[in-house]
Amino acid sequence: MTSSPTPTKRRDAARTRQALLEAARARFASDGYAATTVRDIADDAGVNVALISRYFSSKEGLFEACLTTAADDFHRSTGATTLNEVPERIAEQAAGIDSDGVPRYLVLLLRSSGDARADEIRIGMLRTFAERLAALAGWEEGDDRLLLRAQVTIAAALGIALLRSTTTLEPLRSATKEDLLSPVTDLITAILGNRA
Amino acid sequence: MTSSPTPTKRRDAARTRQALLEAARARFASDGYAATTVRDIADDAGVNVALISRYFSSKEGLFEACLTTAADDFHRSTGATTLNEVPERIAEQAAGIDSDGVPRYLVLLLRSSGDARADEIRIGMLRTFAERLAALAGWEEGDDRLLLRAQVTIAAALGIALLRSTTTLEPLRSATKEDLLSPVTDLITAILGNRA
DNA sequence: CTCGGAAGTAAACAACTGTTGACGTACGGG
DNA sequence: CCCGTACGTCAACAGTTGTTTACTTCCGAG
Repeated sequence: MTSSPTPTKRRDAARTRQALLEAARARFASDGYAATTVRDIADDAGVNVALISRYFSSKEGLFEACLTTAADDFHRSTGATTLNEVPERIAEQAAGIDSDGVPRYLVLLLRSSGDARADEIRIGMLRTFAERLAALAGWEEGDDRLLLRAQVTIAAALGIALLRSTTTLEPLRSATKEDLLSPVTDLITAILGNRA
Repeated sequence: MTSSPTPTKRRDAARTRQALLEAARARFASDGYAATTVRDIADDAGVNVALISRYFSSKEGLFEACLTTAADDFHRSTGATTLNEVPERIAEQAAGIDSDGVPRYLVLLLRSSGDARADEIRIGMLRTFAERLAALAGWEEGDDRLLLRAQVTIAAALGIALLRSTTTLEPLRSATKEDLLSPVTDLITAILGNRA
């Protein structure tokens, strides 16, 4: 073999930082904050525990960093343009939870660490998410009725994602994006669709 | 005052057991399993920590007991008869989360301890809940399509309950039962209502 | 009254948690 | 080639966790 077993075993702060971040996001999303130990994360990332404190100051700091990157992913992957596209987006986000592990940021939104600052980030994401969704449905500031409906929609999506990722409830667990599309579409158009 | 400050300070195993159970349900629901310590529970109940091990063998045992009593509450309070009543039931369950703390069993359904047996109980509750709901919509065994829709409905309800109880997201947080009734009704009738 | 057992308490335990400081070691500019 | 410095490891720390053991206190049957 010409390539070494691990392509990059060389020292690279940015790379190990990233490895820690990804391992942490996976653990925090699937097990929650309190049930995840820093040694679990370090082992998953294949590095030493002490590096968590070095790069992120603390476990809380690492969690905040996870939320921040999750917010970035979220802003990047939810550039939905029209209300019609929303159901498909949500369906594929909720469906993809356990495949490539892509949208773990969804479940992270429901994981609290008890830390005030982390919770602010979390709620901030939820708030902008809701306002963006409401805007697609014709929301203008002050209309609490429609904003509530957007938040209910998000709560529903998060509930689906969480239930799929933390239980073995069938057929929900194994439902594909196509399976979810129909009920999710009905759900969203009913809540946000053409209002009277 | 004729009555003593604490009406029953006398030794009563059944009563302290019950106090532990209620304190545990509140803590587990609001903080999750891992973030809750047995000393927290014991202090809330006003008894000694050792009694948890005595009455429930372990912290896991206490959690299982919480799930069991939650299942009872759930069976008692979800005796919905017709599909038309379902939205109002769900709305008031999801709305009442933080008032009298009545339906904490809802949030418990989303709290995992990592223990296999406890998870079986949890998923069993979800399964029967879904099947009962699906039955109201005309489900017959083998119809995975409708069962999935029932599970999506439950996931949505749990998501609303969890978001309300673990964040300060407004206006969702302060929404009353009446506020929730309209979107929840739309949601349920859209997913479970008269199907084509 | 009394005494056996149940109810409750206090203290200690081993294991585990997050965090830190001192210590190696590889990398790359000189 | 060399060596400072950033990267990584190791081992220990203080505190907390769930659990157990020995002990005290209360109640009520005999």
